[in-house]
Amino acid sequence: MTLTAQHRTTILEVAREARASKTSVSRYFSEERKRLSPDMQARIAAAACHLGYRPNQMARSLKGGHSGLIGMLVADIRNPFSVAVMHGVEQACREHGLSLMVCNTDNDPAQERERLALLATYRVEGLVINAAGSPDRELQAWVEEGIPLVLLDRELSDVDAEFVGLDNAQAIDLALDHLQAQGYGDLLYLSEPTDQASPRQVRLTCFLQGVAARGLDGEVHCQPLMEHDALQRAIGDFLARSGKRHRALLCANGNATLAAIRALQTLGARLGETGLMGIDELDWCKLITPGITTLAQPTEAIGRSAVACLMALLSDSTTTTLRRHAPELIVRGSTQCPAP
Amino acid sequence: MTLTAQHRTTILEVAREARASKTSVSRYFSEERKRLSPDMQARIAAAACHLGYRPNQMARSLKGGHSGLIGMLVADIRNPFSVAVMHGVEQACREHGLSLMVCNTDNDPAQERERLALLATYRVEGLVINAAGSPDRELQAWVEEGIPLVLLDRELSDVDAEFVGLDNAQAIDLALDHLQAQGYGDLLYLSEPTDQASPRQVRLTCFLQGVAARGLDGEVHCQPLMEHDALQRAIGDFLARSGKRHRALLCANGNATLAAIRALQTLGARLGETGLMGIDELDWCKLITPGITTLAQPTEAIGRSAVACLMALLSDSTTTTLRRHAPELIVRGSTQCPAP
DNA sequence: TTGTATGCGTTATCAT
DNA sequence: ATGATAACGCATACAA
Repeated sequence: MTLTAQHRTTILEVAREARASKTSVSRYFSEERKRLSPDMQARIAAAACHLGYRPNQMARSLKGGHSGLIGMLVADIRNPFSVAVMHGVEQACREHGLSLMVCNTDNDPAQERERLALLATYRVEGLVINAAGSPDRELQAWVEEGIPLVLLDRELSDVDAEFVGLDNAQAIDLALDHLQAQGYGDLLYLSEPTDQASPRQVRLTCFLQGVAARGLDGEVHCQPLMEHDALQRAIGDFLARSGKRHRALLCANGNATLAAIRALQTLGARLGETGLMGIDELDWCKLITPGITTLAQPTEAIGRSAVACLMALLSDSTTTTLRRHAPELIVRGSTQCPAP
Repeated sequence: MTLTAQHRTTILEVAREARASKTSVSRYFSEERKRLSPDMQARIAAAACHLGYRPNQMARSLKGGHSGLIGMLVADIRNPFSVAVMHGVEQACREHGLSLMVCNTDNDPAQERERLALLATYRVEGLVINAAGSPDRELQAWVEEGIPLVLLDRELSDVDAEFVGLDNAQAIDLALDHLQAQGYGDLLYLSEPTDQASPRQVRLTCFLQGVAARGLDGEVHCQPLMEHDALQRAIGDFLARSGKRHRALLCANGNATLAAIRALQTLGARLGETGLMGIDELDWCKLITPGITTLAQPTEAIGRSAVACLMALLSDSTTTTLRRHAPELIVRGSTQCPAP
């Protein structure tokens, strides 16, 4: 039995069939096509089409140092927020004639380092990083080689690169304003531990400051969401304690919102009477009766913005693009206080 | 102002610094490392580390025809099911020392063709395809070039490639068995139009056959889910019509389930009294009171299986891997018939 | 154990 | 307008 042929036609074969030189064929597939005579163009087109020729990108990039590749590191590909941003990144790349190589790190710094090395291996021309750990050292090396970096959603202190993401300070302000306006005065902030992940730190800090500035009561629960019992106890205590101000939960992200709802359901709390609000808009937020009030991140815009930033760095242009994006407040029943 | 250096160290520079030949350095980074003397290994290691050397994968693949790349076409990257499968694919690839290049097609056949051409350009060694349209012609070309293909979730009639995905027939059987056992006898099947996407066709057909075989009443609504009014009317009619058997909805996928819940909520139907069951398990299924009964697809396993299939084709081995995976029934309150 | 030489498919430089 | 030729960075057959 014959084995696989594995043969892709090369520029040379096209040249032969078109009675032309390699150079001409190469020109045909580059910006210099117009320099070729109509007759030659026709012959090459015919031959290339007939043989199903596609320029070998590997050879191309070897020669010119142009891989046409943008790398992207995603901390958790199963997070819908990350996917939505990635979608924006991919679209923008396509519009710029670039391809995207996505690497998931599953929030593991070791994998992150590995994937970073891998992307280096493929000579990506730019990097969009949703960091899992703190690969500052590795990234600084990229910077020094002159490869543009953009930090997505999570900032890194020790690396000299642009940041693109949500305006977290504005988000928390918006949330607090809304909750206060709806009549809630006693707030519990729910977040995963803030180690490493910078937006969590920023949001938490802003919450504490904002609460103080507004004269609200504010409390914080920062534990892994996996520990369902601890979460439930914390929420239970919060709801049970004395105080005459209306109580509300503010969730730092989609996962926290999900966990909070589970806990509230088990506790038999009524949404609205107990306020609930979360950062990140998800499919099901409108399904849970009476609807969950959220702050939606402009995910597509953030993704596109990251690429715009990269392109600006690549072309050494000075055009500056929006880096901290405003969230959109989506009001639903979960912050409808019965007696404001 | 100085511009970016953009210089990555090459094998030659390492060779010089290590007082060795290119060949030795090359060997050091291949399977032949053991053939080098300890002293030489040490020198190369030092030099490579010092210079931050990484073999250029582009050059490598140009030489050996080994790109180390697997391509994946995803019809809708924003579908959590697709992402979960992709996660499995990526993991498996990594374990085999391969990298994954993912291309989203947004369910657009034109983009699909484009991305396919792009992947060809990067000389991917295998292809995992979650088809948007019917790129049979293009794919057959790949087959003839001896590049292994695996069809994911959606089958294509005219292309000679393996299929990996859910065992749809079994899934529908399981669903019908469960609904019948719970006491539901009048069923409405909810699906998006079955054009192109093969699993929809298979599921629909199996539903009709299964209903007939079991002596159940079965009805079908196959419209775009966007048309919320039509859907609501259809469900409303279904619930309002006479008949003494208990009624249940069976949803062909996660999106259909989502749409069904919205409609049922608007209609004021009580879940359980009106049965509801869906294919695809999602985060929020346990949150909607009293919980949605689902058939979970073994997404990770499907993804890994696709790569296993690819590897088998690549190594010309005859080991056969599981291609049609069984779903897992997750019983919740939405199929708890009050009076069976 | 180590090194030399050649070629992978392409583009850039220099011709004609 | 077109072509010959030399790199690009690496792996391999062959030589020592």
